[in-house]
Parts: sequence; structure tokens; C-alpha cells
Amino acid sequence: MAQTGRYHHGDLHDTLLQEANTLLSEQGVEGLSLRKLAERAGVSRTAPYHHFRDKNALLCALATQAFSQLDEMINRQLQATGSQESIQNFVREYLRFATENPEQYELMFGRTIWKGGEPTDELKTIAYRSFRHYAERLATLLAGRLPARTDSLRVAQASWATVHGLCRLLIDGIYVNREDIETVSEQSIALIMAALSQPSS
Amino acid sequence: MAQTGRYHHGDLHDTLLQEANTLLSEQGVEGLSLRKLAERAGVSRTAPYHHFRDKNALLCALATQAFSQLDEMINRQLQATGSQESIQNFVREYLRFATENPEQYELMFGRTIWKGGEPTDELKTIAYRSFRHYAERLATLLAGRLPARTDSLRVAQASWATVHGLCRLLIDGIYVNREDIETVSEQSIALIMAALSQPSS
DNA sequence: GGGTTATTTTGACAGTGTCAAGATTGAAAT
DNA sequence: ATTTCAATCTTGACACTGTCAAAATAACCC
Repeated sequence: MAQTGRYHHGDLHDTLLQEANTLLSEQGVEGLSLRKLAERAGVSRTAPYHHFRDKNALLCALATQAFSQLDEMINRQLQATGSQESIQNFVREYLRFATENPEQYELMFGRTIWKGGEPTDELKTIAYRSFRHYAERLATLLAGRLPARTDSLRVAQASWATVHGLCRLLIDGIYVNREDIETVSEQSIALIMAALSQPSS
Repeated sequence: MAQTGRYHHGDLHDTLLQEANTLLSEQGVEGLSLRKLAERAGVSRTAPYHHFRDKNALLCALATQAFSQLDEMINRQLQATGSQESIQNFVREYLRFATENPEQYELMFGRTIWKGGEPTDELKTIAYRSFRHYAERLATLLAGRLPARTDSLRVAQASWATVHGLCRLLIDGIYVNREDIETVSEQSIALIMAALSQPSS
């Protein structure tokens, strides 16, 4: 059953990743300790160190996984057919992704990883690629419909920031209640759409 | 010199708050330990426990301080004179506040405090009051200029989310470079203003 | 089979938050 | 002024964390 029949445990690397992910979902980053994780996997405290350089490396691996999901979602959702609905659906999907995997989302964008140049090269690569895909597909969707002298990259940054900020407020439970998700997200979509079709200034 | 001449140390409570704030600025939340703090204040490891119930209480006190600054800024910046410039200036000031005190901002809105109902009543009060002030003043500024069937509370939530998201991306160093602050913030301001003056949907 | 290397373990260390119990000190009460 | 009392501070201890060093084990290559 193990893909590449490994040594003692069989497939500790993947087992650790899986177990870490459920532990993350259950208890959040602050509840994810290497020792607890090792115990769940049935190995000694320091066994994980032969598969991940340190805790940060494991967290980065988790975040990388999540980013690849997000990237896939971006490419699936933002196909070049009808900009209006595409963008609306994307925002809804993005909000769903974040609210259904709050701990993963926190890890992906939180300071735990992105403080002081700790993110892995692999993580940086896929994180930036995800955003680039978003920017590219958004530019394609809005080609010709964007007012003159409007940099599409800036539009991508600003619109991502909007959805991202909403996710953070939702996840952290500040200012926005869980029950308001629908109305607030609709309002945010309206905000973005308005800016995309007719910005002032 | 001590305001209310206290016992042994003189004024440990305030000294701790001050020292904790500089320690926060220097090393971030993850570098703020009670033991380091106690040593800086020249007292024993457990001395702080007679002034703050636990570490969370101290962090909440720090966040409360920062929120009172933010609240004051909101009230100062969003006075009822010319909605356009007022809002633009507010956004600029908000971004300045967040980027100049990144660790404080992180603490104010981060999961460290707002996870699992840990925030102090005092903190919750001032945090919600700040937002209420923003919503009220925004509603006043936009009175009559908002399209029909647009809840001003939703507008407040969506616009705050935009600026908040931008701050997070900036602070955590994801997707938005420090050098792009000017252009991106202008773009975000444009996004908000467009939505406020003529939303679709 | 022997040797090399990958994997896992045990032991240890420094650091953390926090509790319990004792020591010290300031102020109030008599 | 002396006693009383509560606030303040200290020392000791515990469980938990991440991580290193060195020893033990097991798989692989030749």
C-alpha cells in the first residue's frame, strides 16, 4: 500500500503530513507540536526531524499543500467565460475555501511563516505562482473592459486584498459575524465589480 | 516621579506595559516572553502575575492601548467635512498606522488574541467601539450619497475589510512589496471610492 | 555477508507559561 | 508605635515545547 516502500515506519513523511493536517484542523497552529504529532504517528519525538529539517519546514510543507489546492481552484474558477459571473463565483469559492479551512488559511498567509524570511523556496514559488495565475486570468477576463491608465496588476492586488481582508475578519471573528457571510460577501463582490467596471479618481 | 507611589518596584504595572510594548516592537509577539519581560523590568519571573492574570491578559492590555490610538485616529480623521478627501486621508492614515506599528497591528487583529474567546471584555469593548465609530462616521459622510437599498453597515464592513486586507498583505510581506505601498493604496482608495459613489448589482 | 547509509531512539538542554508556598514590604488599625 | 493585614515580590517546581548529540537499528548496494 505504501507508494515507495520505505524503511522502518513505511511512509513516515506522508503520514506526518496527513496527521499534521488533521491536528492543525483540530487544534490550530498553536496546538500543533512536533511531540504530539510524533506520538500520533507512533514514533519517537525526534523521528520527524529526518523528514523535515525543523518545525518551520513542516509548516511550510502544509502551507504548500494548501496553496496548491488554492491554485487549482483559481485556475478552475477563473476561466475565460463571462467575466461577471466568473469573478463572483471565484469570490464565493475563495470565501468558502477560507472559512472551511480556517487554520490552513491562517497558516498560508499568517505571520507564523511569513515573518523574517522563513518561508521555504518551494512555498514562495507556489504562493507567488497562485497570485500570478490570479492576476493573469483576471487580466484576461477584463481585457478591454478596464478603463485607461489602470494597471491590471494593481487591480489584482487591490481586489485580492479585499477578499483576503474579509476572510481574515471572518476567520478571526472580528467585526464580521459568521451569519453575515452571505450579505457581506455580496457587498464585497459588488464593491469589486463596481471598481472594475467604472473606477473614479 | 512614580504617579501613585507603589510598593516595592514603584510602578510595575505601567513599566511592564511600556517594556512589553518596546519588546513587542523589537521582536514581535513570538519574541515576547514574560520571563524576558520580567528581566528587563528588573523583577523576578513571576512578579508580573500580580499585575496581569496571565500572558493573554497582558497581550490584551497592549492591544487595548493600540485600539484606543486607532479609535482616536478614526474620530480625528473622519470628521464631517468633504467625504471624498476625508475618506482618502483616513485610508492613508490607517495604512500608515499599520505599517509603522506592524507588531501592534498584528496583535490587535491577529489570531493570538481573537482565537477561542480569549479577548478581554475591555478589549472587545474598545475594538467594537472603534468599528462602530468608523461605521457611524462613514454613514454620516455618505448620507444621501449612497444608492438605494445599500446598507451602510455593509459598506463599512466591506471597506474596512479592503483596507485591513491590504494592511495584512503589506505587513506579512505577501504579494505586495513595501515599495508598492503608494500605488497600491491609491488603487485601493480608488476601488473603495468607486464602490461608494456608484455600485453595481 | 560486509559496509554504507538512511532511519529511529534515548538522553539531554534551554526555554516557555504558570502554580504553590514562603518572604518582604507598605499602609491601615489600634 | 506597635500590631495586623493585604499587597507585592521571590524561590522552587512542574509540564510542556523545539532541537541537538550520540547511540541503536534496519534497509539497501555490492
